[in-house]
Amino acid sequence: MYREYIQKVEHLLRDITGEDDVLLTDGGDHADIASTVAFALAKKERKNPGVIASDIVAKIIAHPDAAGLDVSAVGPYINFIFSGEYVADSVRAARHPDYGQLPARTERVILEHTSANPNGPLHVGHIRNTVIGDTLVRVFRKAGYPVEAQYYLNDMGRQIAIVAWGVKHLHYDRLPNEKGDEFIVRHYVDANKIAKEKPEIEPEFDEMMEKIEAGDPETVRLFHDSVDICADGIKETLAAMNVHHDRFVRETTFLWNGDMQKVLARVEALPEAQHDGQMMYLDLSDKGFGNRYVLRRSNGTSVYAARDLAFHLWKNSQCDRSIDVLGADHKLIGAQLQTTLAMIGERPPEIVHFEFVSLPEGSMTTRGGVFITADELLAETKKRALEEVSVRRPELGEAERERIASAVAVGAVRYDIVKVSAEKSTVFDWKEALDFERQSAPYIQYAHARACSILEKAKADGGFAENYSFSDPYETALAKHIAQFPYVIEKVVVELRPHLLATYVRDLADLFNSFYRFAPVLKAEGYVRDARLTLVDASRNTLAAALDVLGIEALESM
RNA sequence: GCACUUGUAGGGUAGUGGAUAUCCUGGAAGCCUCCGGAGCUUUCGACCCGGGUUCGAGUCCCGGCAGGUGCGCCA
Repeated sequence: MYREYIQKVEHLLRDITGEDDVLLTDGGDHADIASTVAFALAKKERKNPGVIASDIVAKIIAHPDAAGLDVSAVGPYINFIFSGEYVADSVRAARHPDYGQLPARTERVILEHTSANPNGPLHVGHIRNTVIGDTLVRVFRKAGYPVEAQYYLNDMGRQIAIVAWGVKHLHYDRLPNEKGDEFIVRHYVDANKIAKEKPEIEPEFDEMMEKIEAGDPETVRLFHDSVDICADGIKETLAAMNVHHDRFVRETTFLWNGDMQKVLARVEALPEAQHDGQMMYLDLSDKGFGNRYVLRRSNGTSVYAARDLAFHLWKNSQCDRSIDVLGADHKLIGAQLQTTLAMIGERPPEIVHFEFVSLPEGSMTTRGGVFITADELLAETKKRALEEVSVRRPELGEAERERIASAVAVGAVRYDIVKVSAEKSTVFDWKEALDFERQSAPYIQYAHARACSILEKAKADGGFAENYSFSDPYETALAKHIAQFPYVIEKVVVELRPHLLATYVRDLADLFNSFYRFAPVLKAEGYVRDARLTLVDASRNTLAAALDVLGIEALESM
């Protein structure tokens, strides 16, 4: 309903003022939506904005399309308050199981995220990518788009060569119950250590890279076996976080199927293409790039950037919108990729960048073995959650407490990450990560469980008849926020900023808790009880839908 | 050095050029004869600095200062 009403207000104001931009702004405490268009007109018409606002309000009231709107001018501000019918319709819509689902669209979306090198476990920096990416996947689906989530798997680069060298020479035994990514990273860290002590082995890495490039069967098997072992571990971690990729795409695909050579031929035809022996690069200084964008090495072998161009062309052939989630360290290479694709007349991907997560002592590196893994974070968080559940719900069986603790832990981790806007760099802090005493996923899950509990009691007590007559301010404030959920879904898709959803659902839980405190539900009588139960049901459904889009389980009891 | 990015109460964080700057944490004071206290209420406390644009700037522009990232024939 919210989106429809906003559009209605916009049309009315455009119609009356003739202005293209009618300057809508959030009404805050004053209104559901407000317009400051009178300021803009005041300048053009050289009249007092307060007078203009009053004139506009008079015209709106007389307009046949103004039904359901309470319009008033407060000084130069034009305030719109939506009617009781709007509230009723919104709450009715919010009880539908698919609430927030927007009409189906035909534009196919490929969303690539995580794509960490398979040289070790995902760490807390990687999962910022994962959480932002998976939330976007879920939001796009909610917004009606067909989406394919992809993981681009580096199966041939230098870092993988180091892993493969380690696997070939170190002969480590896999420990009992050791995950594949844990097993692989020991090789990677130690091989790096050895290379540092004995630089003379470096050429062996280069040799292995040349062999994989040439498709030497034994080398290919070694690389791919190592990558697969690690990727299996990564997939376990992703699954534990409620994250699923529809497709893992191997980087070697584009090297061996000829795609890379094809795109390089097109790039080479550009006037910006430069050569230095066999080496080929683009001079993008006219586009504001200071460095060389190297696309072929002097020994003739390929580079990541070239394979990436081919990968993106392939993605374009399968979709109408291609979105990448990348760390801020990829900003330059991402911009060069976009520029180059545009230069050869191809659609560049949309890129969502996020800033780094560091440790108090500095940045995380897989190579140096300095990182906190996602698995460790999840395990510690679950441990804390289990302590909490055991204190609060001693009557529950162990399996049930475990189940709740897992859902709380995954929720806490995902929410803590997604709630911060992507452009802020953050410092990981154990104390903060394990603190549920503040507003976080458990707080929101708790509001949902509470709503479920009220509905359960009402059901046992003979149920209720749906009723949409709301008058109490706590009821309308909650109902009006519920009404905005589909609008938020749309906004996240347009702005590619999933943290808006975290803010939305936190506010929703806040409003529900205030309503719960000041508007007794089960103790109320008659239609008031029915209306409040109806609203609790709409709240429950909206909280569940919002949590689902965030990849967080909406627990019915915790 | 150059480029990108961030700077909001003691700590963290939201904020589409518009009305009284959001929420958590922390400090102070309260709320279970009451639907689940992982809760609620009251209160203290902030827009890095200097210019500019504008009727109006936390928000836009320029210049500082401070943090992060990048500037590989790595990915």
